[in-house]
Amino acid sequence: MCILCLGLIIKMEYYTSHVGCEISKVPLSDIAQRIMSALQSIPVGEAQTSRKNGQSTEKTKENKLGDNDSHLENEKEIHDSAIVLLNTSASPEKSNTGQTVRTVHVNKVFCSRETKIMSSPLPLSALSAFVSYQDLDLPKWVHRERNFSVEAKKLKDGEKNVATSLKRKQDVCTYCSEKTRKLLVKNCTPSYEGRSNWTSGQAESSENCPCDVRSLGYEEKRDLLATIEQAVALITTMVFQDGSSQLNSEQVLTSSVKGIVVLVKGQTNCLCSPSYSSTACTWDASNQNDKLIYLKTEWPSIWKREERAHRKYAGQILFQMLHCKVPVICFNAKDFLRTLLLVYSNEISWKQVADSVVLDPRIAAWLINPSDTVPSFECLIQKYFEKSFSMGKVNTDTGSLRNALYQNVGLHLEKLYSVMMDLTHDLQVQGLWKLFCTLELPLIKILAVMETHKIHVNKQELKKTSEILGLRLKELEQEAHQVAGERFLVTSSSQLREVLFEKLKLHTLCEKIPRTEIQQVESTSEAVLNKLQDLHPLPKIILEYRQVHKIKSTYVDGLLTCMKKGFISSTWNQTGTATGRLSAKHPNIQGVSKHPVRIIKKQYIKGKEEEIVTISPRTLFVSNKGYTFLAADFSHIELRILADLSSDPELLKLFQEPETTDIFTTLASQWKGIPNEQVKQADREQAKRMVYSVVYGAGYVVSIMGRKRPLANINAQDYKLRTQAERQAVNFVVQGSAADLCKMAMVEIFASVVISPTLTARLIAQIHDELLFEVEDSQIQEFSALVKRTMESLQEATALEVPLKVPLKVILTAGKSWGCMTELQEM
DNA sequence: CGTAGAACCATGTGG
DNA sequence: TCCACATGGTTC
Repeated sequence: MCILCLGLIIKMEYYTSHVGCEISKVPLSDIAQRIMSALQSIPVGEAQTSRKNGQSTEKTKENKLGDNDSHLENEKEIHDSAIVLLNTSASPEKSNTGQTVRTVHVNKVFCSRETKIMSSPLPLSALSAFVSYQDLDLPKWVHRERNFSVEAKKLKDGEKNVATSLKRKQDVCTYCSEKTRKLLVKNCTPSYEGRSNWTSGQAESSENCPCDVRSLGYEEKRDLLATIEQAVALITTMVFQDGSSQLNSEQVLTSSVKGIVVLVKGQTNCLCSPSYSSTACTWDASNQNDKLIYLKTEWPSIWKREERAHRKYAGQILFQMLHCKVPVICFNAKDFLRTLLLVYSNEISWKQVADSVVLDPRIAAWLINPSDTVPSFECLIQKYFEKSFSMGKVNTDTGSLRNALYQNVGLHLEKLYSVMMDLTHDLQVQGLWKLFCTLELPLIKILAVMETHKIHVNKQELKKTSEILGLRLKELEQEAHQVAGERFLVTSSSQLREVLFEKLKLHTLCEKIPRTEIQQVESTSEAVLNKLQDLHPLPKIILEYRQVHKIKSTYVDGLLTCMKKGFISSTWNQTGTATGRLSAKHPNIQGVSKHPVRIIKKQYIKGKEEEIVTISPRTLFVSNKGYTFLAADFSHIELRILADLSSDPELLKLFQEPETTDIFTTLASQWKGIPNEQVKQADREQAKRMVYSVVYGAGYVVSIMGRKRPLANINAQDYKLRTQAERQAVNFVVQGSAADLCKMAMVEIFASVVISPTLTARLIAQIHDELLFEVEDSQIQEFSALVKRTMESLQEATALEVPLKVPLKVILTAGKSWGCMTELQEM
């Protein structure tokens, strides 16, 4: 039997030991065996016993990835490149050429996927417009335009045999690409010949100081709108009460938005070199055709006629900016768009921001270096600007940047423009341009729209459960003190450690207690307490206390603090992860408990009766009146992708069969030896975690007497050493691909809803493989069909060999809350 | 002396 | 015992 199988059995024992469930006598189930055998041929860092069937797998891969020679050749190659991958990501520097060659191998699996996407028919064929950019060298800017028109023509021709709905969708993409094109073309002709100086104190008096649009006359206002229409680029930022802008303040919390500054870069005839060195050390940033305008966004007296007029005009300008032919550049574009949607809620609707294109340098920088999850403007300047250009007399140390008032904003916007150009270049060189344009860029506005949507929360229920939980916690605390024989802080792990190991000395009655990673002290984790619970009553009490406390503090009280007038709205972070997933906070809607938890509630009012109440945090989110939550989630998406990437016949077969039940449930039922229907959520969860653990390289080898040793320590001569780098590499490819897929679904569905004249469905949340919508009751059927269509097109576009199973769920009409979903019946 | 912040731990989510 | 997150709490 293979090592991993043995490892799995060990793991099962580990789990069952504290579940109190007898392990099945059957060594391994059918499905488990198939998964295990499939795992032996994972492309990167695969199992040690893969030699026997390794060859056939290689062959399959060869055929699949095409004729190119540069892909995975043998295990050695794979292994080396996996290591290099980590080294590269650990280093903030751009990889040198030598490294790049090596890293390509690991990413090859992923790259091949991209190739498929690009060559796929629809609906993503619009992406082909970007292909020409990728293959060109930077200096050949001029040829780009010509090249593009060829591509654009191809694109148009290709449209003919497409369904109309998809056609329109495609236009959205094409529009995006055209804007991007303008940006690129412009990049070759930076307009540095102007001699106005932003920095020498003239900012106040010269024509370059921010022009407050309120001071303009009718003619001037009209001219300004025309100028924006003709602009070559628009760079913008919000300015806050304290004078800081988006470029130098990390969080907006401290101060509210005062206005918006826009740098309008005008036409220029100059075709000078884009090289920065030619401009020497004096930063003559602005062209005479450039304009810096200021829009006030606060109106102390909204009832005054002039104020209303100004507001209206500012709204016009912003509207025009968003629908301009050229892209807008903004650092933290999502915040900008969200603020626009809030401040100009009457003038600009969420569907109207949909066809805007806002480039965000922060996201570009993150794509280039995903381990830097919060690249700041200062750092970008350091990296992409000052290295090639001496700033001369301009003072840019962080102190002055922080205190900069708005006359510096113009200068900063100029720099931001240059940085964006450099980032664009880097994105193209590194093959990230298409990803940037088709996934991350559209996501900005989607997230901005999501953040403006309010989710209703059942506040009364929340407060009620908070009280119940509070009472239960008090009881548990008292019990804990009683059995411990002293008062101590139950929530403190260090005090608990003292009680358990120094006072009660429970570690002497038990096998070795695992230590914490950093401090190397006895752990008081769930696993340890589970082991100790037969020796003393305290651990059990602590376990329940912790569970209840977590629920109360995070999901109940935590949710209450996030609420504003009965609503919540998560903040989405697009650059928060190294794998490309999204993350959410305030509240972290992705982390809200899926499964209900049972609490014993003791009532002392009428004697000693006990009652069990179940709390399901997701049911606390309630849809608006006349609306219904609808969830669409990919099933086992990571495993399906793994199957596809590894081209493993067994794993592929597993998913290609018309799967009726959840595979983790099936696995759990076979392990426990119980019928499918009797599998509990907890069982399924365990099965799932075990599979993933094994997939990503956990596990042990054992001797016949049960002596065990971690896989990582296997003799490296015969078997590959499973390092963390390898596991990260595998995880990144699989998790990242799943994230891409889900983001694609978001973008596609959003685009479809926007072009639909009737659909009003809103995206509420993304929980990694699940999309949660709020849909008008009457539109459920129509929208479900749309989602289904989109997912099918995704299947084609990605050319996955495994079918993407997408169950749709709607909530029961009675509940209207997230959490009590039921599978949507076939229409 | 009180508090702001970093480090650490534990626990939940997702795959 | 895998990877990726956010959060709340204590301790220093």
